[in-house]
Amino acid sequence: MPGDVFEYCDVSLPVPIDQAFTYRLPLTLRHRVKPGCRVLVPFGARRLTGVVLTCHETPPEVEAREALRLLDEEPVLDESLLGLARWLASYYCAPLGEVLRCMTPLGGEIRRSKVYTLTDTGRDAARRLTGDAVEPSVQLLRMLEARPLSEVWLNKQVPGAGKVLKNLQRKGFVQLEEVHADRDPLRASSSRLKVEFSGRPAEAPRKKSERELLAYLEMHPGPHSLAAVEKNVRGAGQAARALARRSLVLLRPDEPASPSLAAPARHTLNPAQQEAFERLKEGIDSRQFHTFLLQGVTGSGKTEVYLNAIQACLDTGRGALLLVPEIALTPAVAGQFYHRFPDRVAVLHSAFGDAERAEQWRRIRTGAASVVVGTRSAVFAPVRDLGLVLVDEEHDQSYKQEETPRYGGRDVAVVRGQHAGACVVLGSATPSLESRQNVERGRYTLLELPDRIERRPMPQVEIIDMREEFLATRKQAVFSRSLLEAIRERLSGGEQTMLLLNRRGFSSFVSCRSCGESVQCRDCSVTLTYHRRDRRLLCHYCNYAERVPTVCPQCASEYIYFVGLGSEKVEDELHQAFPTARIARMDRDTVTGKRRYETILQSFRNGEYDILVGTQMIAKGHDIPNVTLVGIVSADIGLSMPDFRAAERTFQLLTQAAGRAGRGSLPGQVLIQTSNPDHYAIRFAAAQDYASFYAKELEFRRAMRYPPFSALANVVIRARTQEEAFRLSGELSALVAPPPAQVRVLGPAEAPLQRLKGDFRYQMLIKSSSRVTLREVLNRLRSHALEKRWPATALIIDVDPFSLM
DNA sequence: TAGAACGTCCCC
DNA sequence: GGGACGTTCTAC
Repeated sequence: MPGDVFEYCDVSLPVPIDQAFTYRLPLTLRHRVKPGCRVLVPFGARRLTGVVLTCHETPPEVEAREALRLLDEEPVLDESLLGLARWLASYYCAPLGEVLRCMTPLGGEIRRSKVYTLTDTGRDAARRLTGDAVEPSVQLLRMLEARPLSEVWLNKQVPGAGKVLKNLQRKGFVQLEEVHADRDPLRASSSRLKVEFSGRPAEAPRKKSERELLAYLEMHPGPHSLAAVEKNVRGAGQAARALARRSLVLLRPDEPASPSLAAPARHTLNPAQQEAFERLKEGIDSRQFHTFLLQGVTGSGKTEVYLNAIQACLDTGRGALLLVPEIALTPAVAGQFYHRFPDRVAVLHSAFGDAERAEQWRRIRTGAASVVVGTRSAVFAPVRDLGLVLVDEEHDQSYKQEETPRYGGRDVAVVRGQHAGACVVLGSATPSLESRQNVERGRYTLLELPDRIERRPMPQVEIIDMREEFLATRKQAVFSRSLLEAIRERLSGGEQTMLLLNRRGFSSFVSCRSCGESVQCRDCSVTLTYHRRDRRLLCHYCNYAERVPTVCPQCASEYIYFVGLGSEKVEDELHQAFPTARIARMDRDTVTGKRRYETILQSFRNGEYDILVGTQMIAKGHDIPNVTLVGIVSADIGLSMPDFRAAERTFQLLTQAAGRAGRGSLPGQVLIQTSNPDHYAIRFAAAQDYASFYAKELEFRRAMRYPPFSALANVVIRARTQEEAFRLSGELSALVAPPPAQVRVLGPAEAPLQRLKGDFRYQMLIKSSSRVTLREVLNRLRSHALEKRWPATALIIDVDPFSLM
């Protein structure tokens, strides 16, 4: 097709410059490069991978350099995803290149694999080297003589290699290349490979181990885990890889293992579920963009509705995408989907390694997987012919990306659905005010599941006023008498308890009775939290740690004491109150890695523990039938946050946590300890009364012109010194004074966290009744920073911020 | 006086 | 973001 041959292409690169670069295409690439393909291009002294935006015939004003290599024969992003990328860049005021990098999971891989190669001079130098290779530079040149090696590898082999290599690079002996090595699937570990006999080979295998392996596979037909075969056949790993290269055996990555859980019982839908499902099915069958808000109380069986909707979507021949909060994507959850849609599910989790993610991505792109379950970034999964987008727990914080591009996964999901003509379903027991308001405005259709499945009762909730408790007992206790009593009952009855305290560590800070100072982080303006297990004071924002002081660092007084309460201390107090109880704790300190989380939950589910203590981690969607008591140790944490969403967040957390109780056949009880028993977020959460909370909170938002009554952006200015941050923020504020009619600007003022990781921070909050005007204002700020050549880190624009810290 | 350390300017 | 190139700092 001669019309498809272009000399130039515009490439978006992962650099914080909001600009595409034009490259000339060598003849061999001209007919192959299409928008959405990744190409390797020279950029300054480096080579970078970028995404082709357009192909054309217009030479740029500067001389165009030549593209080096085409990385995808088929576009990795189709027209619709490219459109989504453009929308994202403009809506969230982020450079397109960064957006695209975040949309292509392989993008992450490229930057990470830096490979050093010898230059011709380097090769000469290496050849002329004599003597022992103790000198690091000699050692490195020797190693590179054999073949190019990755930076990571070299650093591991030779201590301090980084600096030496930089030096060699400057002298022109080696060069650095950022490569996207197409991952060789055969290099995966044996446990993740399946090997199978491929028929009698025409060519005789050379090695003994190869012959043995072939014989073994011929005797045992069907695919085998390579790791298992290695146990029976010596050297099977190497042999299999060698034979696979000659196509003498089949070797392929294992499909992600389906957890060996019993197939979850498939419930027949109750009338409310059936009704909701039928409305969704109509939406799916209509093949038109439409958004539903599925509001179902905790335990109402939303997942079952999702599963049916996905099936209905597959029945129309299209694919489905389900987003879940980070913490909720456990093997058990994924397992449900594997069981229901065997071989068609791809799971995308941010905790997966590059190889695994790339493999899942490939399966999605080729259409092998048409159901995708994943966390935030899965919203970009290249699902073919997308017909359904589901966002579970749509109000969840983890949908917001807290680094550039600062997109909201839920909102992107809706826009993606719009681009694809898909049906979008947002599910929650406690919908965000924004989504619920969109129902009122007629943009979304509300579907409700007002009752728990199998007519299980909602848990019975009671508020305990800790001020009264103090007056009555004259003790500042962690647990009230009634909570202790309730736990005791569960222990003797063989039922389980969950205790939530939304703060980790032992005590929240260390204070001095003499001078009143508390110990602060070196780099952030927050108090350090005492973690008893590692006998350290820890910063929860930057992980800075220091030893516990014995005297006050300010005034050297010995009268220092520990104030406040964390999950670690709750566990400790519990052990004292119930010495024989089996207690597990789950928070960021005990949960390391994705496996650990599931293990703790699983052993709790198996009844190996009586009580599970934890932070908000334990509040999210788990179904543990034997839990009949949920205790909120302090509902007040979070309420005092300097954040307009503090009440909403507290309401959601309490409702979610309360919803953990009584999910089996036994009824549940919830006790909420608080010193603010009259606060509406706590009162309405206790009453499980979303409607009243919503009405009350909406009133506040309207009065204060907060979302959903305005479009909001948080502009943070960062600098090494306070003076600098102040000066820069002054420049920005001058740009918006006076603001346009629809816009209100708060600040600039010191950010709630004035210092973070060593930077001083100022912030401006911009509210606008018009999205368009908001974007204009933000773009004005951005171009100013660009013109004045501010460092890329100095200005952070957060559109639709979740947290104002 | 080299060579770190820091700032500034670009990158098709 | 991160090289390249220019300027200033500083240790011998």
